Amino acid sequence: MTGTDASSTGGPRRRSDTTRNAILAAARERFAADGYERATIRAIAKDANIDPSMVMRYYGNKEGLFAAAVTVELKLPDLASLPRDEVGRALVAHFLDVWEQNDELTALLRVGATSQAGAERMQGVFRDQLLPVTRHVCPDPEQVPTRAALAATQVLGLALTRYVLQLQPVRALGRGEIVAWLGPTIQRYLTAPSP
Amino acid sequence: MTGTDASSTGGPRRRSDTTRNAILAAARERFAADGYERATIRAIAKDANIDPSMVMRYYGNKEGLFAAAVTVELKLPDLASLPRDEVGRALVAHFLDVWEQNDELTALLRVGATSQAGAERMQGVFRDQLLPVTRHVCPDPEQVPTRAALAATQVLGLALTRYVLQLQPVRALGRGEIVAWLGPTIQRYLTAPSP
DNA sequence: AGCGTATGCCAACACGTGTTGGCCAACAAG
DNA sequence: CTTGTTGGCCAACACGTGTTGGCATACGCT
Repeated sequence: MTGTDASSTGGPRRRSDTTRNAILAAARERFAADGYERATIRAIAKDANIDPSMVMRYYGNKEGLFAAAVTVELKLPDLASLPRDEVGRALVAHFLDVWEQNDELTALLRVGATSQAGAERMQGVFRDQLLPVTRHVCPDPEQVPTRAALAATQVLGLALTRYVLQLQPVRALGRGEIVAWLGPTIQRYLTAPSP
Repeated sequence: MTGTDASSTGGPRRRSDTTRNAILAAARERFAADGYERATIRAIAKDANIDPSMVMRYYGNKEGLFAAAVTVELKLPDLASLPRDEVGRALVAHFLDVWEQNDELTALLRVGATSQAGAERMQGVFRDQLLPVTRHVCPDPEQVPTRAALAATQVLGLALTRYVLQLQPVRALGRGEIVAWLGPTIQRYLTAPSP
């Protein structure tokens, strides 16, 4: 035992926490920039200025490192408390903010396109974070999965073309333009009557 | 010289053409299913029932194999000859057809999400095949790249979630539903006045 | 038939990967 | 100070990869 009963909240503050965080930060960057295979443990360790074996000791194996480094928290707003006809724009704006702030979503998107495990992680984010929020805004409860999925196609398509494929015209779009163009689309997918 | 002046049209018909095609077919499947890194030359050769060294002899290296195997031809219809308010649905339907018929688009999408070279190939498809077709249907010529790019976000987002991430609700959608939902979106991106 | 070339396989190389175990120094506790 | 523990590095292993050269064989042509 360490003596200090630190198992209550934040865990024990170890002397190596700075190293651990350096590893996680480097891992996030590399996974986002290179995808799972090309983000080698050696490269991540070099970025973090430590030995590759430390990564293994702290996170078990590469999969464990990815799991520890990439934890997607969309923190979606409560759509029920918004004006009914604003949810589309609000969702697009929120996604843009989250995506620009950290690399984890891009990392997950890249890895999801590569490996089956990554795809399942992505499915989990959709199921646990996007689905519940849309539940209170769709007309027919039975259509919730379909409508949320449609919204996902548009939002993920934006992220793919803008941050991964880097299509030049998509990169050139400003935040306001994106919200103005995609907002009504999401709004329609979520709230409009079935076509 | 081979004697037969076959440099005119289709090239010489070699005895090994069946092998070459077997390699290409296997490569397309593997690239589409596994992405660039995980699609190993050994696995492709095994699928084609030949030795890995044959792949090298016929296509130089792995990059050459990918270039030979994945040549995206969207064969987009002439939008100018369609009723003005049908282009959205027509485009979505056409994309669905092409995507279901061969693996090359999925392969390119997977690889585009992994490597820089793949992303550039994808940019080329957008520039050389989607842009020209949309040119004759947008109101303002200056907005053509933007509007085509917006359409690309939606179409590629559909492909990503349906064929790569395999989100269950997207998989469950029928062809008609997809056309009915996404058609108006594409229509608006291409033809509606700027928001 | 005889010859040249294309076709195919085998074995091996060089390299980078994830991963492991042992060793040394710095720290904390007695 | 002494001792146990933690943090860190080094060297190495086992493995799979792309890639290469050499050798046998089957085909097409004269």
